[in-house]
Amino acid sequence: MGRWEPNARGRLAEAALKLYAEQGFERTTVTEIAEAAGLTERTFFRHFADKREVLFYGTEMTLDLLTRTIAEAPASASPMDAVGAALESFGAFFQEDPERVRRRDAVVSASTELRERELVKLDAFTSAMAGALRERGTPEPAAGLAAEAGMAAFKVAYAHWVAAEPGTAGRAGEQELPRLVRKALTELQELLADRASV
Amino acid sequence: MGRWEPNARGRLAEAALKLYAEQGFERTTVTEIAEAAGLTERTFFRHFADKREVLFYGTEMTLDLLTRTIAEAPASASPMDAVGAALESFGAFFQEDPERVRRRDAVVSASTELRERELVKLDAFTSAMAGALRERGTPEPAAGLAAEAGMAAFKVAYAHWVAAEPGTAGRAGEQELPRLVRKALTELQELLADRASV
DNA sequence: CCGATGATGACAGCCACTGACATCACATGT
DNA sequence: ACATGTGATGTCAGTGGCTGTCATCATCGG
Repeated sequence: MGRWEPNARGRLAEAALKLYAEQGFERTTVTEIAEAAGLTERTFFRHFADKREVLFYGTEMTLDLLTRTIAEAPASASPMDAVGAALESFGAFFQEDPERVRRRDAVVSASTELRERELVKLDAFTSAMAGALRERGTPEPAAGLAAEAGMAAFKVAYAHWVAAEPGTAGRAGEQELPRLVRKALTELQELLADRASV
Repeated sequence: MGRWEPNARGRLAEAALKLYAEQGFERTTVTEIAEAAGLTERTFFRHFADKREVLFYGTEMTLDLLTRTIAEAPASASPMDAVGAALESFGAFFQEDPERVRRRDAVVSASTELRERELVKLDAFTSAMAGALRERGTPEPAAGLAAEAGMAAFKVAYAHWVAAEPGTAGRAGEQELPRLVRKALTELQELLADRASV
């Protein structure tokens, strides 16, 4: 297949993450990344749509995970339950390699441009979840609301997890992301229950 | 002050919106916008940080509105009530000129790059609301959750409003955005109450 | 051993964006 | 009226992201 070493895409992604972490996203040129991977700038753009996308490699898989989890939820599950299950799976996926997730998060958080891209990805996930809910019969205002609110809870849980994880990395029973997601949803439920205006 | 006609910034923003609407964001060059406003490309970049920012002129005012509304909410109001009040004000702001909002929304929705920027702005609003809640004593998981969930409801209400507004534009008692925001929050409350998993 | 296929390299070019410097309109003080 | 300062604008050169085009090379099937 390839010309030289295999897995050009992976090498590019690896080199990009490393360089972005070392010297920042803006101060890194695509040419640098390509050379670090033993390739040329042109080849970089054949594998990734732009300079940011290289950090969002494998997004489609995640999107599949979310929609499948919702589709496979028991018919008795409420919309929020289905969304909750999907987002807990999402959290478990992150939990698999906390080290890398945190490295990547530091890079993304440091750059406005990268945060933009991340938000668009999360928005795509939200839309996909809403679509999956509609397919199992949830009517329209509810589907969108459940997906958006679920993602809102996930964002809070994720932020907490990323900020607190450093020392207590990995051991069970402590503060795994799926558990935090579930907790966030419950707290959100209570917050809304305390709402006075009807 | 200025050299020629006054309000260079406003002219640039107007020309940009028009050109983006007519021929699309990507097929419009900054030089075109500047010439349409009787200025040069360099001057455009003195007024706006980049090609997208020209559509997000006046964002700081909105941010102020949100934080002030939360700060001025009665001490008895729950976090979700304060957020709800802020987002209803936000909706009322949009309602002032529905025509322009819809024009702008069509342009933004048509471009991924512009949607990216919009999501970042909304995220900044969310963070600001969370900060305002913290300042009035709401502890941390709750502040972030209330802000994120409120914005989630707003997004759904806004999407509905933008999609449905065309015919029934402007008359009272029909489907104003603030009312839709309140409705969305109530529906979200019910959705979460239906959650089975505790 | 050869031709097809797909990935890569090599150029040329557009456009977003920036730094540096010159220039012009306007306000102010004398 | 005139000089002068201030801020906005114009001009120019340059970097870097990104794309189209074509040549080239590695590998696979025959």
